[in-house]
Amino acid sequence: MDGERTKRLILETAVRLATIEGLDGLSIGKLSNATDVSKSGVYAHFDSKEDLQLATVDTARQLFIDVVVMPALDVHGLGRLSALCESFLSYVENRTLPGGCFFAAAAAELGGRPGPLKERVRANQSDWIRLLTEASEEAVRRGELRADTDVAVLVFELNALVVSANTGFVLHEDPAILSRARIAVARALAAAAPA
Amino acid sequence: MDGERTKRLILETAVRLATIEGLDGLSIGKLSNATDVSKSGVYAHFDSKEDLQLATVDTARQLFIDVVVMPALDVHGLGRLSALCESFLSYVENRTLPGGCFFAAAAAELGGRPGPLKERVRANQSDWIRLLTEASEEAVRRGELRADTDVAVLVFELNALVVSANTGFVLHEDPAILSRARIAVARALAAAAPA
DNA sequence: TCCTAATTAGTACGATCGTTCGTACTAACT
DNA sequence: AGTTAGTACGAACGATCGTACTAATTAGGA
Repeated sequence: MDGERTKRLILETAVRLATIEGLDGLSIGKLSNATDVSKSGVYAHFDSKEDLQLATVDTARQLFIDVVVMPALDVHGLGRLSALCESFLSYVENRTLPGGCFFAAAAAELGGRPGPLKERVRANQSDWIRLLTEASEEAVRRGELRADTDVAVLVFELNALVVSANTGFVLHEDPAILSRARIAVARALAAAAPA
Repeated sequence: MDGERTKRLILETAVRLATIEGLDGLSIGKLSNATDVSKSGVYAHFDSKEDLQLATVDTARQLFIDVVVMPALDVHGLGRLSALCESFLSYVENRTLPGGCFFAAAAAELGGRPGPLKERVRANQSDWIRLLTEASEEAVRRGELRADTDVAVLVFELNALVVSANTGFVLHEDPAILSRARIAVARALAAAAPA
């Protein structure tokens, strides 16, 4: 009953902390300080640090779905595709998380480190790519994008643009980067528009 | 001087290690193990861990210049622009470093962490962006790209594509990602070609 | 060849890491 | 009222962290 609220507090703090310290740099002690829960009180909710990290990824996934994915689901096809990109860029611009997109940071951190943690992050990244892919395919079916569109390349392009906007914005704190990203996204979509 | 050779060994190992453990996850103990130099032997070459990290960034910079930048400098304008992208992608594809591009990892890791280390990484990233920008501007002057090309957006696009290819390739170990990146780079350049 | 300086090894420190334990306190159910 | 489950606590563990010393080794110039 009450434990569930504490656990949520811990995990939400963990998500925020992990975007600046990294999923590995996140330590039980720092989490204890940031939440005013004792070190053992933090640890009591998880079997191991890896368990905590996995739970943190799941929490970040839910946040991502809430603020990026859901708002774009009430439109379809090309509209959804561009809405997904835009809500991602807003999610970065609004500083929803202090270190920018959780999964962008996690993917870069865990890239070369095999294990269940990398697998979970990769699964989430694949879901995101699949979401973009399905929206693109529907846009093609609807005739909003050219029939000969190379969907895999288009999705790669769009994802690259928004993720790179995240990294650049966090590193340089320059909002001009988000403008460039928006222009580039619009151009990528326009380039695939039917004649 | 034998010390200089040991120092180089340490730093080259540090660059390799940092691409998988992160610049912060890199510890003196692990470096000692990986180099068969005693812990204090490692530490003797640096004033502090931060000093070691800064020197590691500088070493990675030199590597990047050697394998990515230099090979592209004997062509000019559009040729140089596309050569820079291609040598970056090769540098990723050849697994020059086990965790992919050093600076892509470092930028993601240090994004939200102010300090001299972040500043040094940002400076290197800015140099890379400037290199792409100058090549683009020359391509415009030469008439190889349209006169109304938005260079800042084009450079943002190209950088996003190659960096995202790095992250994706390291995360998924799927060479198809590099193919998509090459197609996307070619298209971005083609889109800016004169009528 | 001896001296001196540069280079590496050895050892130890306080702090923090992940983890385990025993123990209170609280709320619910019997 | 007594038992049980849930919840959080403080203390302590071995290991490793960055860092600071001193001692041994090595190398180069006289």
